[in-house]
Amino acid sequence: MRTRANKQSGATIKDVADLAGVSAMTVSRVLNSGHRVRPATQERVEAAIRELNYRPNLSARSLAKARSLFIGLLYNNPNPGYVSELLIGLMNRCRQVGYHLVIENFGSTDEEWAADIDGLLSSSNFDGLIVAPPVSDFDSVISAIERADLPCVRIAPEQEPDLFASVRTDDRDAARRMTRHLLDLGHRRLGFIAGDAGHGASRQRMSGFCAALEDAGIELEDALIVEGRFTYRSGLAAAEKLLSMPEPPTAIFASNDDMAAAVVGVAARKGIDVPGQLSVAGFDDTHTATTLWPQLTTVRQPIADMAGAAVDLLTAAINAEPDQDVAQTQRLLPCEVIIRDSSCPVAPDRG
Amino acid sequence: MRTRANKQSGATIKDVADLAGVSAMTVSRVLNSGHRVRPATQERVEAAIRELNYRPNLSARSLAKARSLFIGLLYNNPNPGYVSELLIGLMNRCRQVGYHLVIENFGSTDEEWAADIDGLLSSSNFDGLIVAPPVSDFDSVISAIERADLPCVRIAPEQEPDLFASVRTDDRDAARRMTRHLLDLGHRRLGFIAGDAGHGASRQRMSGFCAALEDAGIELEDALIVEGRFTYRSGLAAAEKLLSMPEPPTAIFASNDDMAAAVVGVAARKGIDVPGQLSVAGFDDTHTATTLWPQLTTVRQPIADMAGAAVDLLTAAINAEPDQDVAQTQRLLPCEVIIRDSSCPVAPDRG
DNA sequence: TGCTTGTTTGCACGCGTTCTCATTGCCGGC
DNA sequence: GCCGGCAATGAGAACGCGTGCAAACAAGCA
Repeated sequence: MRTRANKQSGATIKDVADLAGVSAMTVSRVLNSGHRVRPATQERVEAAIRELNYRPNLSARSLAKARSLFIGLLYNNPNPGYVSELLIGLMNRCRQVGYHLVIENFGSTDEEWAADIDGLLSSSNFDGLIVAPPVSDFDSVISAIERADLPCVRIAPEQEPDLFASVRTDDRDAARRMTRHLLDLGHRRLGFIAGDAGHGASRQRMSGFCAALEDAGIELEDALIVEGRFTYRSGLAAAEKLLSMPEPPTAIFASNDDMAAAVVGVAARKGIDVPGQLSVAGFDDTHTATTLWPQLTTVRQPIADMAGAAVDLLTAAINAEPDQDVAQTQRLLPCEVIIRDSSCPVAPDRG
Repeated sequence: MRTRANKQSGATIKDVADLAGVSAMTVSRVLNSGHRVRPATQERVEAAIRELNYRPNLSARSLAKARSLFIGLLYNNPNPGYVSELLIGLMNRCRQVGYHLVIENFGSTDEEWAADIDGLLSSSNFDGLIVAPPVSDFDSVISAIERADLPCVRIAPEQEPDLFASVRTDDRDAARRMTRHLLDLGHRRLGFIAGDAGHGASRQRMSGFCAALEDAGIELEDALIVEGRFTYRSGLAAAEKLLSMPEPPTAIFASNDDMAAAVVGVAARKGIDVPGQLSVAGFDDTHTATTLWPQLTTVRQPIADMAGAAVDLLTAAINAEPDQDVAQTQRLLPCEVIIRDSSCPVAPDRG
């Protein structure tokens, strides 16, 4: 019985085998990295595959392999732009390597996840897991995965060396380069708006900022560093604080775009021209960065690359022998500093 | 051989059957809407399922059913916030009904899709397709799906009655209600920034705007309606045009949030206070709407509901007999008008 | 040539589920 | 008391692919 679902390319491995004059086994071998197959045979098989437009049935394959071919993505939604790009990057790479991505999202706190994570891991049959921030730092989740003995890759986790593999961007280096950009424009009083203290990336970005100042021989001034929480609202308060100082900074580097947008908003209220009187820099290159006037100088993370790397690491771990230690690879990817209209050389009268 | 993938919940249908003292067939019947099973038996089987924490193996199921259990999502990325929410809504509903979502994205024009769509449909084995805007209006894509004879649900397509089922929001009604909100605030000179003329929703929103004016007995003034293209940049030009009129509007309704953000930006440049001197309204309730000062009065689409409805319609079509006509259901969902800080009663000195 | 070694190929079976068809009870009507 | 019919259940065959093991084959060596 050919149903609608498979009538489109109804060829099975048997059909291919018949056409090529070999057994199904040989076709299977050709498909799965054709080792132990004579080149001539391989070519005949591949010709047959092309001719019949044969596509292996994924269900049958995963059934036979006792692998679900499913990868779970554990995340929650801190930022739609980030999530969207991450999802697409993951999906694309997954498809290339024959896996499927299943999304799981319980809540925004460690506790909310703790309640359901064990049930999830035992009931869904994932071959492995990718964990995106901030879930990648939830203890309950990580230890549950450890208990379940599932391969796992963490994206941008806080702690460095770990039981699991991880992919992260070099936020510290990027913040350092962005700060250097502002210094190169002649700015000397730089304000910094930190992100959520519990977020690993926050510390890295702040550390990069401080390092660049140190490189330039400028001493840190505590009042110029204010704490935010990555939200627009927290950015408003921080910007208000910085811009009402007796001697305000000539440039402000916010730890993400939302807070940078808040700086631009507050500046507009106060009649401070951006970038004429105040340069502003953000981080993340979200949609917001270009939906603002002036468009934001910011840092772009290689999200698609990270996604690809995460999938690669995970599939490697899935296919590795249990006693191998490839499962703990750490990968660090560089960011790109994007210069737009919100930063310019310091005004001469305020040098 | 129990591999890592299935050791977690190794119970098979056979184990359940043995424990319940029935055959696998009966268990299967209980699982798939237990018809023709005595209540007592059903209960015994369900108890066994619970006790063993049995989860049917999806691979085996889809193999036996000759269904891939995959739904393809055809889209491209006009707006990360929209996409992100749509994806999550689709995923969640898919998981509930036992399907999996596979994302496909080729490019932003009809032509780019035309090149690959046939190959995609014949090589991937989807049980059905969900097509998001703007792909849902690409002729090449729609006709390719028709040729492939695959069930399909379109999200927010332009043409009304159609071969395929569709889910759309009532943009016209929402725009009408938003316009009424502005009128209720006392505004009489309303500016409107239209969206991309090729985009179906654009016309609906404009039509709703006009209808509300008509309801209120206000005659349309052509100069107060300017064309945009849904981008921030096009919004800047449109706002510039409206706000440099000899007698500028006291309220501007933009066809999406990005263009509304542009209006706020231009107003700030010109020293026009929002909302004091100018009320602004957007559409979509994207992330931008709350990452702006003042936060935007806007229209929220029930994206998650649409996603759920799309999946429901599609699975209904997949499971329907070929000659049934459920495949053409149209569903219309209402939007919500969200009033924030960018709109307020008209200033008495300009009323 | 005969033996060994290594390479290439095929057969039969299993993966977990659903489906078709057959079987068992059971009831009521004759 | 017999039989047709229906509800509830089971036995066994697919579904398409991967794997263990054995067979066929080629090559190297004495």
